[in-house]
Amino acid sequence: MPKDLADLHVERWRDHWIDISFDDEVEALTVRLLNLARHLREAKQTALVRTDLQDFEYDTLHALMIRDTPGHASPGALAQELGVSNAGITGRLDGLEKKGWVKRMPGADDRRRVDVEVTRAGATVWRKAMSLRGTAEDELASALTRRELVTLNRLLRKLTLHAEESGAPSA
Amino acid sequence: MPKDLADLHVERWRDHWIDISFDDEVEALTVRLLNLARHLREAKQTALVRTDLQDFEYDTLHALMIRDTPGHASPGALAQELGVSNAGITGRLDGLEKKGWVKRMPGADDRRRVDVEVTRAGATVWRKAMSLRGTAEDELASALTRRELVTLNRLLRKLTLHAEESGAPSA
DNA sequence: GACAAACAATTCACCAGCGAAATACTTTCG
DNA sequence: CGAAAGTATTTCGCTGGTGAATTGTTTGTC
Repeated sequence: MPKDLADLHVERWRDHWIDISFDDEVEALTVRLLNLARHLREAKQTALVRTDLQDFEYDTLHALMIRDTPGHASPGALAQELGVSNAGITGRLDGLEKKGWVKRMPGADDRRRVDVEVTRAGATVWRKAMSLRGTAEDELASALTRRELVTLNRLLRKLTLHAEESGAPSA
Repeated sequence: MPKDLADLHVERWRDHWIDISFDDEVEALTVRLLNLARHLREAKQTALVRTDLQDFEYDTLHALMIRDTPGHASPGALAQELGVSNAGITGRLDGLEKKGWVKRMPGADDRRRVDVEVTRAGATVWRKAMSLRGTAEDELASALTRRELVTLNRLLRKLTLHAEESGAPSA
């Protein structure tokens, strides 16, 4: 089995910093998780170049579409799900609205609220972008056999459940 | 085995978007990888609150310390390893230099270059921050048995190697 | 030896995001 | 009823990051 960057990282670590003892497996795990996440982000970004969407615009539309009430949400809920501040969402929605991909409607019953709604154009561009993103992910996953993929997911689920007990949500 | 957020994500997905067919396992995998990476970043950030370092300052110092030539680097090399632009590095180094954690020395032989060098204070604060970060990672990894951890790393390595063939480096 | 191309780092103008304050409503309670 | 407390969103000032020039320094090449 050839070495990846995380292996090299750990080896180099040991060479130079023998006085600081870390668990190699744990260190390698975090390096790999971080690197893979970065890879996914970059792959997505590359895929999105073919659309009219910027990275954060896709994320926002995506969060809006995959909710329990697809295509409808309050700014606050989106902010929480996307892990950005309320102020940040306002900015993103300004941009999306200007491009005609979402509309802001005043809340019917409670007029403090705002209902964000995708437009037809918004839904269309989202679908296109999503399928491009999908192929990038499939490409990565193709490195594993089906059995390996299932095993990997099982282990990651265990890790995720542990992490979720203390920290941060969102899908 | 209880469900994690990725399971819920996939279920909800299927309910609402039956016309768009994605591979459930692949979708869950990417959601989990992204969520775990986010968890690690947040855990690190939480840990760093106890130091004088901001997140990106720690990253920069870290990249500077774990190189083959610990404590010495050119701005350009750091930029590449950290995945930020050259302009971005200049800004980070300005901040670190002002706080006295790194020094910029004019390149001896080639005066286009600049040699960035950690100071004693910089190395000290880095070590402190690093040990805090380490405990956060250990905590996460403690969710798995040793055997599981090794298996997970094996599968992730396979994935990483596949990803590295096209895309982005850095440790 | 001089002038163009290549390079490394920095400066510049701009952008997305943040935290805190402001705004605009609604609810609660005296 | 009306004042105070609460909630949802937006505005404001600032910060870290980016890509496109800019500056200063090599390195050809003729």
